[in-house]
Amino acid sequence: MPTPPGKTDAPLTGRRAQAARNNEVILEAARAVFLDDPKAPIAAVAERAGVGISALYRRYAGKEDLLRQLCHDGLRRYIEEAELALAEPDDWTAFASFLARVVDADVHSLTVHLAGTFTPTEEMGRAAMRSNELATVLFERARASGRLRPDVVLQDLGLVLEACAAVRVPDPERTGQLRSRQLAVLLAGLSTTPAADPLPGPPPAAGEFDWRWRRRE
Amino acid sequence: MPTPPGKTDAPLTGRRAQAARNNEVILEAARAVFLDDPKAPIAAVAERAGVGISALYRRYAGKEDLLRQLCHDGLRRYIEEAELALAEPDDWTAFASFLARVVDADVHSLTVHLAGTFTPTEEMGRAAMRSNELATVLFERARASGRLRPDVVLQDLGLVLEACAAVRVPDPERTGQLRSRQLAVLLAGLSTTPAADPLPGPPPAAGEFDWRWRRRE
DNA sequence: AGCAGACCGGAACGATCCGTTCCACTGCTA
DNA sequence: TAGCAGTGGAACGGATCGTTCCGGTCTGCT
Repeated sequence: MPTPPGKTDAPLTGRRAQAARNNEVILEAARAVFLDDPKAPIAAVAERAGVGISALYRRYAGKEDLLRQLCHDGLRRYIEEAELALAEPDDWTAFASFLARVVDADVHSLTVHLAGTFTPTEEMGRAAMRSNELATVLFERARASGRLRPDVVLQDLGLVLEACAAVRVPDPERTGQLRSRQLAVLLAGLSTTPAADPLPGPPPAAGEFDWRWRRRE
Repeated sequence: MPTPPGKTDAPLTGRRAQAARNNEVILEAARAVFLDDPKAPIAAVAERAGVGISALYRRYAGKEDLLRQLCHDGLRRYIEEAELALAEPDDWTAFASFLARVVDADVHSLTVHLAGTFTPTEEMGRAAMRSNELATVLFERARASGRLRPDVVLQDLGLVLEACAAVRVPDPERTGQLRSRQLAVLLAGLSTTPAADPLPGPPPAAGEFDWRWRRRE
C-alpha cells in the first residue's frame, strides 16, 4: 500500500498514474472487445488497450475473472438505468426511455451473452434479482398507463432486448441507429395506440448488410 | 457408375441404400448442428448423423464445401417460400405468411449466419439477387395494401428476420413458438392498423431464460 | 544516490481443439 | 470369389489461447 490513508490521493503521478489509467483503459478495451465477440482471446483485449498481457493478469486472476467483472458492471448499469427511469413521472415514457437507454448501452450483450462463460457470484445473483424487481415496477407502470397491449408479459422484454442486441453492423454508431429503429418498431408493436412518431434514423440502405458475405477470419 | 442408365434405379438396396440414406442423414445433421452453432466442428456433424467422418469427406470436399451447400439450400428455400407466398391473393397475408414461413424454417440463420465462412459461388450470387427481387415484390404488394407504415423500407425486413433468429432456447419447438410471438409483435409494429389478434403461443415464462446463466462448455 | 520492488511488455509453454488424411475392414456386386 | 465402393475412426499437423515467466524500467523511499 504505497499511499497511506491521509496522504495525497488525488492527482496520481508517474508510474502510479499509468497504473490507474490502465485500470480504465483495460476495462474499456475489454468491454469493446467482448461486446464484439464474447469469446475473443484475452490477447485481443491487451492489444486493443495498448498494454501488455501482464498488465491484465496483474489486475484479474484470469479470463473468467475479467468476464465476471464485466458482466457484473453490465448488471449494475442496468439497475442504474432502471432507477433513473423510475424518476420519470410519465409511466409510458419511463418504460420506453428505460428500454432505449438499456439498448443504447448494449447492456444486454454484456450480461446475457457473457453469462455462461463464468461461474456467477452470489452478489450477482442478488443484483439480477433486484434488476428484475425494478423492471417489474417499470413494466407494471407501463401497463397501468394503458398503452401496453394486455397480452404482453414482463418476460417479453427479454425478447425485445435480444432483438435489439441482434442488430449489428461493423460501425458501432450505425449499429446504435439501427437498434433505435428496431426498438421503435417493437415498441409500436407492444403498444395499443397507433404509431405517432416516424421511425428514427436513416433507414437501412440496400446493400448495408452485404458485409456478412465477406469472408470473416 | 455401378447402376447403368436404364437399369433399376428406384428401390436401392444394401450398401447402396445406406449410402443414399446417409446423404439425407448427413445433410439433416449438418443443418441441425450448424444452426445451433455456426462454428461447430465437423466431427459434431458426423456424430449427430451417427456416421464416421469418412462418410462426410466422401460427399464433400471439406467443411467449407458443406457449409456452402447448406447455405445454398437455405437460399433456395427462401426463394421457394417467396414464390409460394406470391400465389396468395391477399397482399398483406402474402407478406405476413411469407415472413412466418421463413422464420419457421430458420432460413435466416442458414444463409446469413453461415455467410462469411466460405467463398460464395456465382450461382449463389444469382440466387441472392433473385431472392431480393421476390422479396421486393412481396414488400411492394404489402405496401400497396396500405397496412404498412409508410416509413418502413424493404431492408427493414432484414432487421425483422434477424430479430426472430436471435430468439433461441434449448428446446427447438419452444424456440419456434417464441419466434412466432416475436414476429407478431414486429408485424404489429410495422403495420398501421391496430393489433387485431392476440399474441400467439404461451408467453415467455419467468425463469425461461435462466439457462443462459448455466455454464456452457 | 541508491535500492527494493511495483509495474510492465511480450516471448515461451503446454493444453486443447479441429480439419483432414489414412488405413484396415465390411459386405455388395458383377 | 475377386474387387471395390463405402465406411469407421485413429492419427497427424497446424492453429489457437490461457497462463506463466523473465528481463527490463521507472518510482518512491531511505
